[in-house]
Amino acid sequence: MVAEARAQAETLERGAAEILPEGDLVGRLAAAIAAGRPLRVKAGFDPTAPDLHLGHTVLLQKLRHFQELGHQVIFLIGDFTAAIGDPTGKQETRPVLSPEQIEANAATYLEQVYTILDSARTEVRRNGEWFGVMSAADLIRLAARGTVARLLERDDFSKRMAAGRAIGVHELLYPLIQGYDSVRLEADVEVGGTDQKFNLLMGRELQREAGLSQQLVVMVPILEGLDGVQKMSKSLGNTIGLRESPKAIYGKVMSISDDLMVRYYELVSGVGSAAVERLRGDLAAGAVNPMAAKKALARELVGRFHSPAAAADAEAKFEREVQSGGVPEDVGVVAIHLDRGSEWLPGVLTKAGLTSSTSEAIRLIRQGAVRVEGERITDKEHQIVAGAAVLVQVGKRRYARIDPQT
RNA sequence: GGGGAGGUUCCCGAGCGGUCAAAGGGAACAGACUGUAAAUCUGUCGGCUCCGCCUUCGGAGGUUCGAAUCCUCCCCUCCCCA
Repeated sequence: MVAEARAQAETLERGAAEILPEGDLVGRLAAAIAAGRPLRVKAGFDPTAPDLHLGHTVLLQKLRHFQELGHQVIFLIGDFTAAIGDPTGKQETRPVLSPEQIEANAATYLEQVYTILDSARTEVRRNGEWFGVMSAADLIRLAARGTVARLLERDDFSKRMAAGRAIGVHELLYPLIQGYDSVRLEADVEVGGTDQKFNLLMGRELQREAGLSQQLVVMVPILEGLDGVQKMSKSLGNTIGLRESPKAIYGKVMSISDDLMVRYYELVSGVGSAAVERLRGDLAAGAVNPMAAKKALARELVGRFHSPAAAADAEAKFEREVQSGGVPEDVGVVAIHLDRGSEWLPGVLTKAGLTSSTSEAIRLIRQGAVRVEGERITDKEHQIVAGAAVLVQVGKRRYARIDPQT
């Protein structure tokens, strides 16, 4: 039984940044196995944006591991907390969402979550169940569990204090709210990002005060976004969304830096840690072409969220359209109306939606970014005459078949 | 309630009566290069049939030959004291 617990622990520790309290994992697993009672593993998600992205999958994979070992996952939708906004890592107070937005976001979450989690072993809960009906008196009682000094210890709060930025009272409450979720759910384990450490530990404190057994805290690393610096987050616009098209996902993966690619291999690919180390070495030694490695990663991810066939297709498109500079097969035809028999190119580009203004069009023409029927045009006075449709390209990626009519 | 700081072009952030469409950085876009939509380098980055003109600097007025820069009122944000 202990051997079984050790084996499980090994799987769970893989890819986890930190597990607290240290050394408790095996004991908890052994106890669960002995009692024939799976662990209740909680993870909370704030439905503040409608789409899950690659960053979320780091956490979801870890939950999946628990499920594969027979444990019960509690997927907590923070419908109540979304109205507050988790201050974690934020420089500024978050805008408050309307109930309608929150509901819509929550609905799309579940669809996406089951591409990774096993629905049979997932219990979905909402913290609005208890917070929605909590009285002001109860809330104040909960608030009394924390002290300001303690709450202000948090990194992001202290930084904001130092920078003279605002901290809303509601934000101060956030860790207590999240911790209380663990009390209500009687969680044995809570999984969260390393940036959640304070909140996760608060859950333990509140559980202890409530006379419950304290949850084990499992922290997973935070995935960097496409910029390679800041964490992947919808509000920063540096995400790869699970519901994006194969072409988009493939292209975004190919656009990340070589360094970031290795990080993604570590955190979101199914490749084992030994293989990642080997890749790192090979890249450093020049034994592997980074592009080839990146393609493999792109293929893997598109394959996971769509299908292997879609991945192959996306790769073929990428090779033709990007690497060979070929014309995409799905170029849309745009019919535009010419005021006279002919019109200058900047006007046409803007009418066709290829540029947002004639000024922009002129700039791009000057920079040699515009091609008509494959021929580079550098004269802004170039005229497009009514008649047969022409293929127009702006930059590397913008294409349209323009059909000029009078 | 009292005192103070501030709202600038996508973001951060200079400017503090003319030489400002407004420094610098980031993002983005483009070109070159390349092993890729990596990295690097260079350029562009309000609008306009665009070598000139027009509209921008929280909002509304005002003072000036002339304001993002000065004055008045209003809206919003932040800090400190109470």
